[in-house]
Amino acid sequence: MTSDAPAFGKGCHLHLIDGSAFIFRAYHALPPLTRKSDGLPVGAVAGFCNMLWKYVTDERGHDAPTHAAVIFDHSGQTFRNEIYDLYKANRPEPPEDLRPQFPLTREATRAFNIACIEIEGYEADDIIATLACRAREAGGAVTIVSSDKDLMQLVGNGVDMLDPIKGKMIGPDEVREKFGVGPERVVDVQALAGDSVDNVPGAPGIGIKTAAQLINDYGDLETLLSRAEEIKQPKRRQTLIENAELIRVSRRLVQLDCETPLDFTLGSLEMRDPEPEVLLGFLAEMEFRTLTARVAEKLGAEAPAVVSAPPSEGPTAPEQPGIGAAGHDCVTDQALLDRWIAEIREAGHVAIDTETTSLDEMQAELVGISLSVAPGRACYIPVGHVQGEGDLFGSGALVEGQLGLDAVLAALKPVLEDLAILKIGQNLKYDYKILARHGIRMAPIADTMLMSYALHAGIHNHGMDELAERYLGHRCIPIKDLIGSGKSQIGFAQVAIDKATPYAAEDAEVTLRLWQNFAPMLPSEQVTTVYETLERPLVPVLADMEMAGIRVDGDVLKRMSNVFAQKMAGLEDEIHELAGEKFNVGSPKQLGEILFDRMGLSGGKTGKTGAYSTSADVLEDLAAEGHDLPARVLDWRQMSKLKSTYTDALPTYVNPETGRVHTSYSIAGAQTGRLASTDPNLQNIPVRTEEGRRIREAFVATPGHRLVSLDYSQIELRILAHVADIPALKQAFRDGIDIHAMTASQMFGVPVEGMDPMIRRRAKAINFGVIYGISGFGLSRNLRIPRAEAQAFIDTYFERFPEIRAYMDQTVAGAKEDGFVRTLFGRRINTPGINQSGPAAGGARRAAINAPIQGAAADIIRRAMIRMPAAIRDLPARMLLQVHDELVFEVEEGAADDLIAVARQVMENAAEPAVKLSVPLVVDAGIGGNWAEAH
DNA sequence: ACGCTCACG
DNA sequence: GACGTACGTGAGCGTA
Repeated sequence: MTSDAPAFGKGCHLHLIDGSAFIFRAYHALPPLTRKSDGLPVGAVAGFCNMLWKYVTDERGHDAPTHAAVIFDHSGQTFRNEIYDLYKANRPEPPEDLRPQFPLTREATRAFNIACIEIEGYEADDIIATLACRAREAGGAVTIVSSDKDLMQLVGNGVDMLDPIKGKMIGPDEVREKFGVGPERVVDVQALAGDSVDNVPGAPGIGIKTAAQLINDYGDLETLLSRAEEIKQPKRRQTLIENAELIRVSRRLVQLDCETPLDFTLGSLEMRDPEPEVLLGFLAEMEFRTLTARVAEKLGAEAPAVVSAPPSEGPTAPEQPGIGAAGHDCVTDQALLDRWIAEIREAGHVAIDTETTSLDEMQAELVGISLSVAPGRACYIPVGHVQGEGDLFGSGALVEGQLGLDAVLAALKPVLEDLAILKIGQNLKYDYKILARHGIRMAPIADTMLMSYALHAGIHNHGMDELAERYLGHRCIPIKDLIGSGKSQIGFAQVAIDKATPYAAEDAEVTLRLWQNFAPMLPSEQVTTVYETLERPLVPVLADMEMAGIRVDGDVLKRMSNVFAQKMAGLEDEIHELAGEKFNVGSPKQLGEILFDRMGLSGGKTGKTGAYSTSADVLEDLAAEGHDLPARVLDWRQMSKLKSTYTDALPTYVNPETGRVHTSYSIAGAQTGRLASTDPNLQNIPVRTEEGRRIREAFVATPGHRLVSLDYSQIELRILAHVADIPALKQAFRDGIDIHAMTASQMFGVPVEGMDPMIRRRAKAINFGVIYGISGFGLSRNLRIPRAEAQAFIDTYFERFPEIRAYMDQTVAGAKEDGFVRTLFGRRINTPGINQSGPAAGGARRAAINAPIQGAAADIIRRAMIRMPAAIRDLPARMLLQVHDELVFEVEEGAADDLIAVARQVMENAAEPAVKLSVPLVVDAGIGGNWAEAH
């Protein structure tokens, strides 16, 4: 044998990929996709390519393959049919739309520059067996990428398996777990147990369990068969004696053949990088836009244009347009609108986007609606454009020729509420609220922003412009081109209709295309459940909460604001006097110069800008040294913060129509699954200081109602106890004892009774530190104790609760291996920075440790929120706010206790049935006329 | 537009 | 042995 490739031998690592398994997996995981241009079914090819791409870009450490091949089954009879003519006889024909994809997967493999192997008359399993044996003999290592149990007989002596779906290594232990015997006896067990999938007969009435027991008792199959008379159970004895020959045939069927003739050397399987032109050419030809773009980015090559050629039938066959290239309908007459509605009904789905006068959904007026049903098919329906651009006084009159808003909504309502028609949006909560204010509640819905969030949290943000650029290679028309920016900005209603049409229709079409892109990725990335149970159902729930809003008493805030202003003025005088000069107390720069340059206090500069840090930390240290000025500044800052951010700003958010404040929750904002609240942020209303907490007195119940607050007690620590499996912590939660006191007691060996509050405080800080990825430095700063002391605490802690360190190490290792971590509920949080080096590494590491815990808590309250509307349906109550571990309700006086009972039940059981926690979830509740009382 | 500071869980 | 560090957010202000 001659070959250019170097010989295969010691130090080499051969990966053998079970191609057929990949294909079937891809086929069943994905909806039936077809190539745009000619309708060729390509779903399985797409999935296959995605898996292959994921596989080749998967960064492995020392396990990285030096050689690789993808092995396929060759159609037709094999030697096993000669042994047993019914072998695989009950296997159904592959589906019609899968068959044309088989040759394409071979082509794909070659495009990836990976050896593609199939041999007539031999099954892939035999080829894999032969290659594994040869490689093992040559002294190399082998990994079989497959989860096929028939291959497990090959495991051991340098051969292992990788389950590509679960990402799990399969070694002798896993084989033993599955078959009850070691790899070398697997064929014996299979021969006895048979296999209905391959139609291997085996012994009737004997399954894997019994087979393993028998083999373990007698050593091997031949011994068993020859001593079958000794078997005690009469039925079993008879079966084995009667079917001895069938069992021997079965054994020959399951025994893989290590003697497949090969016409190539192992050395020739050496890994090669793909040729960018070849691979990109193939992917573009298949019209896989996303993957083409992704591969091009990774290979640093330019992505070839993915143009879907027109269907060849049809007389004119216009070229398939890029986004917007075909032009978009501007719908200004009823007949055209009706045609669009018919088209939507035919498609069964529609992407929708609304254009309005404001980003505030509670005040926004509809200006237009855009729709799209397919690439190249999008329209814009203007309904609220007014005279204006250039018209200084803007007569405010509607531009003529538009359909009436009411008529358009009346026509669309049946479609938008039709449960058979999917409404697709990008950040659909916005459009949902706009339409809800007009009496239309869209269902069912899909949201491309949330799809992206489920798939790509941690990698990038999920705004439409960014998604269009990344996944469609398309740059959206900037809104600035229409409305301008800064002072001369105009409202969307003032934009000319002919300018608005391409912009608005583009948004709908981009959304539709993103949906087509993401929908098949959800199953292949295993985030379908997350999207379907934690993201999508939250949209109407949050929309209702936001529309409900919460009543805020502006007068209370006004009075507080005056008090703060007076206190600030007094403090400012004092500060100026202490400084010996007047300066802007609110300027950190000026303050720094006063403190450190003029007064000569000790304190360092920070990195980037070279400015002095005047953060509360620093000022507190200075104040502790006995300096009055920093102490006064701290007081001033507290007042200033409360005044500007809360007492002054909140009243400006009160909606004049409802008299309430309507926050907006972003579902896809935080990396971990938490919500974020904006405009205004109602998740950071003060509570920690007495003065701050009084701001909550301004959040009041409607007359005749009460506010009810329910919050999870220690939910993150409970999740930690569960996921890290810490017996001491779990028991403490089960017993309902003070968790921080327990920690202190265990660490310092002091009784819980009569514990020094200082000791408990330290334990508490450590407990929280653990959730954040603790460090001696951080703890020492938090507790203001020497670093060595903090480190000693941490050491003691890990000694006492060793499971926590194991959990942390495991989490980080998983993140490094997979590039993501998952919560208990399957939420995927990508950790692209985890393999960085340098200072950033520590941050990425801590984020990876924290994400599954914070994320699981977020998942749990999401589950509770999604179930809540149905649970409280018969109560005179509304859910108003979510603050990470707290839900705030408004309820008619008299029904508060009922509400608490129901809501508590929902919250405490929110993890189930998906996850059965080994610790109880506990919810505390409060009732009051305002939020301060209720909390 | 960006960094600093500080409010929350 | 040194490095730099708690996790996740949003808003208002000063400065460039």
